[in-house]
Amino acid sequence: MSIEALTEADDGPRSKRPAILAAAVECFGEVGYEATKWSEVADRVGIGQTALYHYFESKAHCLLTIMRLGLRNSDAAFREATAGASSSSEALRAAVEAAYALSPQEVQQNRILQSNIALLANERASRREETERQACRELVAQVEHNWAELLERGMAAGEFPRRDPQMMARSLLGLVVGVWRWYRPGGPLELRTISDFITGCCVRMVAGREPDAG
Amino acid sequence: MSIEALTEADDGPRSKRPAILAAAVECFGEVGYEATKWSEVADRVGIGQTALYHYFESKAHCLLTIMRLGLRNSDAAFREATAGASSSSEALRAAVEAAYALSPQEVQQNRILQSNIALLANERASRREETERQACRELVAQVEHNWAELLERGMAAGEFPRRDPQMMARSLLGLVVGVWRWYRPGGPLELRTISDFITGCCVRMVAGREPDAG
DNA sequence: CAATCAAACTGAACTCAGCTCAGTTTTCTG
DNA sequence: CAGAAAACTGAGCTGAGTTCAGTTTGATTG
Repeated sequence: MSIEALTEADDGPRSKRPAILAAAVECFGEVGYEATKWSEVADRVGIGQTALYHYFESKAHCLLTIMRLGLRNSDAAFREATAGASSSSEALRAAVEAAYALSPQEVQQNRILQSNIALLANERASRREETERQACRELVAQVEHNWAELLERGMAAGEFPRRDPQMMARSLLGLVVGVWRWYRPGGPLELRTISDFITGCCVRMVAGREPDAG
Repeated sequence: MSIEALTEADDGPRSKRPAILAAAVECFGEVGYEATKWSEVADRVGIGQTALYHYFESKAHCLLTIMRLGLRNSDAAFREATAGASSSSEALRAAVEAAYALSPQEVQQNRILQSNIALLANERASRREETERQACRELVAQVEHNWAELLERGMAAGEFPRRDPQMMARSLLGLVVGVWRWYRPGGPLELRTISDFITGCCVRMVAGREPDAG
């Protein structure tokens, strides 16, 4: 499963692309993108530094690819999780739980995505990097749209009070992905515990009525 | 006010330290830390590149200083805002509102803090950088503690249902600071609108009861 | 008003991670 | 086996970040 999350259709059988991505996820996740030496990634895969450039135009291109694949997986996981839900509340719970049903490697991938999300703001100089960046931006918009649509349905059905769906979607996402800033696999808290806690927070945020002030 | 947020006691009258910090906040905020050329900061201040090293040991040292001052301001703002609150609900609202009562420059500073928070995870090689990093970590812990303490008081007073205060504090913070990932000054949404929206989310999250499932 | 000293600053040169280039080896295909 | 494409390599280039060995500025003091 650890390789699947980093594989694409156009990777041939001899391709070391998934292995490079896996090594890069390890490095970027452990010490951060900037602090990672590109040559360290090459060493872990067992190839020369220059061989990396057969697969990626640059270190940044590799990072953007990791981010895109992470977003692709998040998008797919959301759809799969919410497909069979009979109500919007149920779909909401399923969506949040799906966001935390990840392998340690996928957790790293999400942390990397979260840590380097600012990279998507500004245009890239090279074409392939810019292509990946655009793909990431579209996927971010898609993921936001998925959540907003879920909320809109729930509001239309009267399950959730009417509130701005886009802002609510962004807030939910902020809450859900914010966990990757502090969660570490093997830490004191189980991912399952966090998942349950955040699910509760999301449900109250979305479905809850304002309690009386004071 | 734009300079105050970046000034410290030990800056002499001739010191260009605050000016360098202000220029760095602009650059790091606009194009990101990594994409910013250190020499560009020197140009904006109107000094040679090497003069920067009279004030900062490195580009990273400058970034860590910006982050520390941002955290210091957040901590101070929280205390000031919640000092006069007569109830925990009121304190909660005041704390969230204070988190968004910022000048455009301080918004940038918070975005930078948020974007580069991962930098605080790993040890730094040089002493001065490591000192700043430790200070940042302590301030992060302090800010988390501020929120957790507010929640504990509210739970003890029966204003909020009992839930893990630390996890709740982290969730609130994730929700509040997550806004800096997408908010841009001069964008379609007013900061005031966002502040009100997030305040409502926080109150429901903390004070709300679980609604019936389905 | 020099003499002094620290703070502020500079141009030239160094470092090293990211990257290019020109060419070699390996594997697949007809 | 011939040819092509994919996979790879060592040597060297590049430029942002940094160091070094001084010079200038300006406040202070006898």
